[in-house]
Amino acid sequence: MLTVGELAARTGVATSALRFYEERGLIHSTRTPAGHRRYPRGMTRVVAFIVFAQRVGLSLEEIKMELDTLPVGRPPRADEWARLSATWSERIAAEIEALHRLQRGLTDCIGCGCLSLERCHILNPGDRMASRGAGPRFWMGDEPEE
Amino acid sequence: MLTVGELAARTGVATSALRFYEERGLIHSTRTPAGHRRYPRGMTRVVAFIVFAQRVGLSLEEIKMELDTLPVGRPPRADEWARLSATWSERIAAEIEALHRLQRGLTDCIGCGCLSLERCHILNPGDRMASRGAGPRFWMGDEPEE
DNA sequence: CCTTGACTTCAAGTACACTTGAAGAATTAG
DNA sequence: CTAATTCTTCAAGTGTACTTGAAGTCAAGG
Repeated sequence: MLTVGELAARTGVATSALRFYEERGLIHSTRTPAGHRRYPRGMTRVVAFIVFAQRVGLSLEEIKMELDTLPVGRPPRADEWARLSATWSERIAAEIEALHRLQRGLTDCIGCGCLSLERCHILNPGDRMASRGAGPRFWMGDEPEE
Repeated sequence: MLTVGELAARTGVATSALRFYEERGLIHSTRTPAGHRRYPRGMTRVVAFIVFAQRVGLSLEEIKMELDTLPVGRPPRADEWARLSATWSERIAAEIEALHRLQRGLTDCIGCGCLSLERCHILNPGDRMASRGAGPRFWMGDEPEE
């Protein structure tokens, strides 16, 4: 069993962050009679999962939802971890694709030197923006409604 | 000349955001005798630049520093815009590369099912983490000191 | 002229992911 | 045994990028 300080030392995640994760229900601890946290050694894996998932771009809320699908009481098996991270690959691929699109758009815009909201087809995919009232700056990622 | 509402309509950026940008010194306006903001039409281009730069991952502070290198009083030329966005391409490329590394690491970790902070060479690039006190979770992007 | 809508400032609120500090209890090293 | 370290909770603060609301002013249409 690890104390919060030891878990922090092994994961590189601050004790304050670990307590925060516990408060948000991402990790759980047993307590000593004095109320000190004790973590099973497998908890390092959970923390690693959290950090990795954040790196992929998930919010703590999303990570919690994924972790909640894990069995309680028993350490997760390798295939269960794999199931959780399966969607990450797609997510990363999508992000890479978005960056490629941005890259292409950037080259185009440097090439034409426009950077004009009215004319640039990169910044202005629908060739007409700010039409419908609600959505601000949908060329930051939102689709312009097809 | 455009009012703040017109600029918002043309850019898709909320008036509150435009005022916020002005407060932070990213954009500037002249005022009518009554104190209402008036923007030259080229301001849409500046706002587009800001949104684009944010999309690339720059903070408003960084964007301001880039915009501060532009000449005042005269609308920037195409080559000046191009100069500003020149570094973006590298930045995007670096981000894509990081995601590719993450992707590879993810595949490896699913393959070996480890996700262990002590053994995984993806999460633990230096094969020894949490060594030096200061840096928490340096496998989220920090380098493990070479 | 009068109402409606757009504009003004300023303070405070929001969301995310934590960190910091205070006050005190428990554990560990010497 | 004592001093230093680590732990506890809880409240409040941090940074980024805004948004929202209040209270009031200005401009345009009928």
